[in-house]
Amino acid sequence: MARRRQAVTIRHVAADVGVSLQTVSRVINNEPNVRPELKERVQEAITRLGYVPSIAAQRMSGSRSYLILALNDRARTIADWRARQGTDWVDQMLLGGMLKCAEHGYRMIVELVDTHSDHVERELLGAIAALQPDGIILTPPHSDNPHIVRCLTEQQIPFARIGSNAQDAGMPISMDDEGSAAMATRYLAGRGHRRIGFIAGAPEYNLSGWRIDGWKTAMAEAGLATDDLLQAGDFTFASGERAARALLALPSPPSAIIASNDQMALATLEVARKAGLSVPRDLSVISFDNTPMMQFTQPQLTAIDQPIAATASMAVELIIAAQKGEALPDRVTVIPATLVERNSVVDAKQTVSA
Amino acid sequence: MARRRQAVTIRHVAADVGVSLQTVSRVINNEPNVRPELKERVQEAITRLGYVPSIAAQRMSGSRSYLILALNDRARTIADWRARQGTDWVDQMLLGGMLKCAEHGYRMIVELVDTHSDHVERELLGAIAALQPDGIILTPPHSDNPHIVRCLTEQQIPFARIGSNAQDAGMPISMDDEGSAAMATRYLAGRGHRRIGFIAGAPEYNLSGWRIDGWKTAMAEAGLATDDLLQAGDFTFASGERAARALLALPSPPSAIIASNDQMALATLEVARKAGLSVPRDLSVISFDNTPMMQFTQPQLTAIDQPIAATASMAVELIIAAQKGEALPDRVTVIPATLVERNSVVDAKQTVSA
DNA sequence: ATGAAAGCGCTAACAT
DNA sequence: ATGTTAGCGCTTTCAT
Repeated sequence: MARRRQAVTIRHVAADVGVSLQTVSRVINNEPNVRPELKERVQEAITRLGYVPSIAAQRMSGSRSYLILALNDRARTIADWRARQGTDWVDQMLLGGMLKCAEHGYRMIVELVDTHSDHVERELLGAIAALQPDGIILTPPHSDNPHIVRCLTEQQIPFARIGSNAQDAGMPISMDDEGSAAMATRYLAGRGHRRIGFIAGAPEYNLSGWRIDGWKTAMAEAGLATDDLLQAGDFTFASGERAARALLALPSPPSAIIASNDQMALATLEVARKAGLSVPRDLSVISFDNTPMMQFTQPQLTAIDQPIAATASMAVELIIAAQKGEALPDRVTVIPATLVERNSVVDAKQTVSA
Repeated sequence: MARRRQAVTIRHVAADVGVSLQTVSRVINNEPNVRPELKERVQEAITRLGYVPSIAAQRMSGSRSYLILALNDRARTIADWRARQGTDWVDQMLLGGMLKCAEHGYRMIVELVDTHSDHVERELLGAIAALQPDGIILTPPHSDNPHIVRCLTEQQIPFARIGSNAQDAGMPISMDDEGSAAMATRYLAGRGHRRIGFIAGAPEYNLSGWRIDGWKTAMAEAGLATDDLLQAGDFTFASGERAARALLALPSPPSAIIASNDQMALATLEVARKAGLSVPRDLSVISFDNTPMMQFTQPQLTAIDQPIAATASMAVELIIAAQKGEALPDRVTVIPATLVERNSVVDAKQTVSA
């Protein structure tokens, strides 16, 4: 390969305008102490020559790298990609995060890391050493991984923690899991449902617990019992099947079920169908996440939409603000989720006991 | 922000082992002229100290940047992400490309570029100047964009052209659009279909033409007429609706339709349903792309699966090989597509004219 | 087989 | 307000 050098460097621009490198550098970085007239001439030359700073060189001289790392769980991400079931978490991260990065001249790099390995830190430090990112976005379940959090804190790299409430380090951003679970529950209670089952997510995700909390809170508010209506799950279809079967086998089965993610909602649909129950006539279902396939199921599923793009965008904004030393929120940033109404919920039937 | 310096540099390693920087550099880059014994000691120190080279510094000194850019069409990619209809092109690119990159210590950066703007070159040169990537992956419709191709050729950057047959520059990789369209057509003809309609893709994509060619070839082979059976489309749902309506309004309507992508196949399903036709009983449908939602439609659609991940993986391999100066294929690399059988195709009914 | 010196493009620190 | 100097971490080129 031909050795490739920068076609146009800061030197060319400086020579063209007849000023020092430093002056050009000041213009590039929008720093003070350049006369407006000069600044304009420099900018004109930059545009005319098509000069773009090399981020490698910028990084080398101790400045920013203009790189933000989005860390995702390796196993789960790859499994989702391979399964091709329309999980669009990464896409929404790119939509929100990458576009916001572009606005500020940053790039976003997706990086996969094993949560469970004992060498998380090694992997992470390697990526940091190689890329020298200006900030890191943590996604569940990394957001509350103590090894990762400690590592980044020590490195003094600004990091956002998506789906976290922690206040100890980094910048937590929540999609209001508790609130939205409560919202779904109230919605069903408002439609007359008294027995509302809940299928939980994997316990290693803190948000699984918050969703349960939201459900319990709203059930209590409505004066409804939760006793046997909570079933464990781990976000997989299989776990959803088990949980749905258990709920429907109850002496007094629920008339509505909230599943902590789409895969488990799909499983619920399938279990209901096999049990000869019609959704929503015999069973109402609300799902969490609202991945694309929710529009294609029979019936289309009413779902809590996770605002992933908005959250990723906020994460980038916080990181860039932190980088600039701007004031940061002193507590968790909440991006509210919304309930997307489709066709999987109807009013509860009047029952004899009502 | 705290000024962040590399924690462990090549200097630390060199000092630790008691050799020159150059020797460590040789070990890192797997270059000759280091005694095995020394090499081993250096490697041990690297591991022990947790040293990872800074790609910025590597790039600065005229070596590789270990960055590969995946260029996608801005408007269409963003539209797909926003629509959330399960198009997983970018995911599959990451699955194939990014994992292959990781094997070789590279990173993949997704970059969006406007095909239609007159400043494609400016955008592209800007990204190149900023990141100094070692290679670029072009996706349709960029793969055959003459401005982009000329620009990259001048820059002497190795680039792969996904979905291209061109032999003039770069490394074309085809998913065998013509062959797979023919395969779908033969499959239907083998099931007794005589009137097989075809809905074309956007003409700005060369692959749209190849798919038409494949259909025509296979139709001719089977001795079938194509006269009024070709309808224009542009990959949108709306265009699919128009095309399907036109085909079904024919004096002698087709008993099977091949749509050049999933959205148009979905539209065909919808048009058929509204016309009171049952798929597959009254109309067989085959789709192109096989995005995730094809599993969730009613009926599930038989589709030509585009091997995007395998293609992206190959693109990365070719770029890295080119970088190393290794021998490259002298013609287009073909990654074969497959036909995924589901429930949208049945044998043609016996007709009077048969 | 190994090392020393020079420099990549840029910015921080320090002049002026 | 502007310029000068030094150096980031690494690989090249050129010694030895």
